[in-house]
Amino acid sequence: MSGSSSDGDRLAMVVFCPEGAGGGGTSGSSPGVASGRSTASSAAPSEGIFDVFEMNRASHFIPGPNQELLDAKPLRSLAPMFPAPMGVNVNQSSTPPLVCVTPVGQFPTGFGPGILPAFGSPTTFNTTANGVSYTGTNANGPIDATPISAYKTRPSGPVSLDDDDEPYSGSQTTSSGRKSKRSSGLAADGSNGVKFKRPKPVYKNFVAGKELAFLPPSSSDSRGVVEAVHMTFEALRRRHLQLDEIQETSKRADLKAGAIMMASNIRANMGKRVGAVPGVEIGDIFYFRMELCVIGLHAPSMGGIDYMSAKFGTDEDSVAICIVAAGGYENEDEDTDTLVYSGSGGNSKNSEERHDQKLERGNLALERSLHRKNEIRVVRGFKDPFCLTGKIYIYDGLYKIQESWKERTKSGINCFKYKLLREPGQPDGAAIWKMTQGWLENPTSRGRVILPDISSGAEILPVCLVNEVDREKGPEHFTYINQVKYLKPLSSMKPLQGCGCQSVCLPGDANCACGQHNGGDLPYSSSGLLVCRKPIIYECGEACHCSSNCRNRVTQKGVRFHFEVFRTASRGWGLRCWEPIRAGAFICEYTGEVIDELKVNLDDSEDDYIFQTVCPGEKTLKWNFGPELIGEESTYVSPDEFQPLPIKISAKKIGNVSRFMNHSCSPNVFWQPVQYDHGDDSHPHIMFFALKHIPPMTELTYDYGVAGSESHGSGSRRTKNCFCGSLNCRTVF
DNA sequence: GACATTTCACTACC
DNA sequence: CGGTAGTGAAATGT
Repeated sequence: MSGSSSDGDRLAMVVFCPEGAGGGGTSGSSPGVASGRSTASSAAPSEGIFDVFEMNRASHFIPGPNQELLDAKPLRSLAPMFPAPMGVNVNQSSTPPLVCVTPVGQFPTGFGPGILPAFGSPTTFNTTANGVSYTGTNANGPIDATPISAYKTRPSGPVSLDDDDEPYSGSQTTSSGRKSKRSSGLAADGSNGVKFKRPKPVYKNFVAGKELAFLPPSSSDSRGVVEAVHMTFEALRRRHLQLDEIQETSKRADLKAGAIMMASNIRANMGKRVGAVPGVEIGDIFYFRMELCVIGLHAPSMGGIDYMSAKFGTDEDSVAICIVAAGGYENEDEDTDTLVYSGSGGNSKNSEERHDQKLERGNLALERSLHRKNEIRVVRGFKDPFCLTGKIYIYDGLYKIQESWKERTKSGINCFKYKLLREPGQPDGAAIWKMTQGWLENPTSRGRVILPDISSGAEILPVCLVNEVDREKGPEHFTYINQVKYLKPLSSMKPLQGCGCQSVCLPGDANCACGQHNGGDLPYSSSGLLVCRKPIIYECGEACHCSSNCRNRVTQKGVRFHFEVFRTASRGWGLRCWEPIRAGAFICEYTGEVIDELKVNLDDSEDDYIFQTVCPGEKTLKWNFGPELIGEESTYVSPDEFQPLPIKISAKKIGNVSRFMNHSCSPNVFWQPVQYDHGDDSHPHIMFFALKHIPPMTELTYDYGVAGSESHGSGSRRTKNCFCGSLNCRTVF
């Protein structure tokens, strides 16, 4: 890392040479491989391949019969219709129309007709069609799952994503495994809908104006629903944090966001279930317990053990369904397939109140699960290396309890221990985390490296080149550059106005010109996460009096991640990262040379590396959904309103890691114009930010935009076929 | 390390 | 019995 180069000569240019030092015919040696921004026409030889766009992870969710669990409606449609039938519980009654395909070999998904969840051995209970039945509100699919306890009353807001869930007082009675006719019951019982009482914060149905169309187009897209709920939570959390930071108080923005989600019923997978949760994939990462809660992975907002009452034949038992291993005790290290989990309770601050753990509630449920041999979801918590105080949670898939025992802890109390064994055949989750953490500590331990740093020192952290797929030695020749190259020198461009803040800019400071320039709020939270998408973000620059520690200087400081340019299965080269990336985190800039928009030449049509501000898909446009929920004005820009910028950047000859980012219709990255060193708003920097939390080693993709968008007068790039494999793939881009 | 806080389960009650 | 209100438990995140 060369500190000097970043200060002085910011245009660190390095010639990238795939063959390394000795390489003769570098670029010539890999003819025909377009690399990087791979397209159907160039680098993707295989059509129709279900591309592993999240490599090494399970990007394979196929909606099963539980899909209506997530059958989501635009929120508005529900509110006024109270208590109109919600819906369409298509497979409510018996046979689900879809056969669930288990993507990973034998690995049981926990839902799907006929595929009974791999609970245990037939000796414990029989696994015939009605052998295992869980009674419940969410009765769907094979696991007729309902926690007995779920029949309680719960307060509810006006909106629900989950028509499956009965948000008002449970009008249905609970008996054995009945699939409640909730919709009809509700419709019949009109009074029911108005009887509910909301909890104290009265979040009214603020969802006026634009409907909450952050929902995926298809309600059967359970992954999409989970992501939408998750992203909404994050948007709310970021906004609340931003507001709290003005007061300089910490008010638990996570809890606030969670409360709003709860009150508004914007959640996925309500109702408990044994086994996998639709739309949640192994390896998914989270930063707050509330996130687990709103997506239906783990209900208790703090408690570590989630359990429910379930039917086993004629028996009924309270079994554990999900645990969060906070990473406090255990450390049965090295082995990522086993986990020793400590029972809950007993711990108290003052030693007087400390007591032995009792075999009740969660502990009892774990004990019962040992005998029932049911699958238990495991979420592992780790210390977040980026946020010293924070934690990162990784969903690690299904486990079963192998044994349990009692143990005396250091503090002298008796504590229950449960040893869990990971079910075989599942994709890696926490194992990837462990692996990449190892690489971060010792980068040389990363195998299969073709080149340790294709930036040759231009980036602070090396960017390695790997190929675990075929024999390609590397992308075509290009020159690595970590700054965009403008047509004119910066000095000749319109300057950016600066602020007069001493030391650092503070949120809520009405005198801060930069804050005002950004619409009143500083665009980043104190941890450097982007709060909201905007047409343009103005960072502090040279004209500002504030120091380089100012929180309004984020992207100008360059990338902070260990990137890896890797060979994809079908889309040429791609980009991924060793670290987990939080939603809103800055990733990298699109560097290259700015092309004169007036001088469109034919060569450009051959250029697969041109970036243009083409209108991206809904998922990107709706990143901010959340302000509406707290009564603020929507920041949504519809595709019709979208205004492209004239800037065009080509990374064909010169560029950085972003030239390797592939397109996806279901992206995890978005671009955002940012200004800091000049004031020409038609040619801003193009910065990439994380759309959602991105687990380590997940390919980074953004939405190249709608092809042939009329908004682009001249020089629209040609249309390409898309193989992103996402459920809402537009097929072209 | 204290503190405020959340959701859910459970019980008592009407 | 059905529904409501109140309480306790758990443990997070700042």
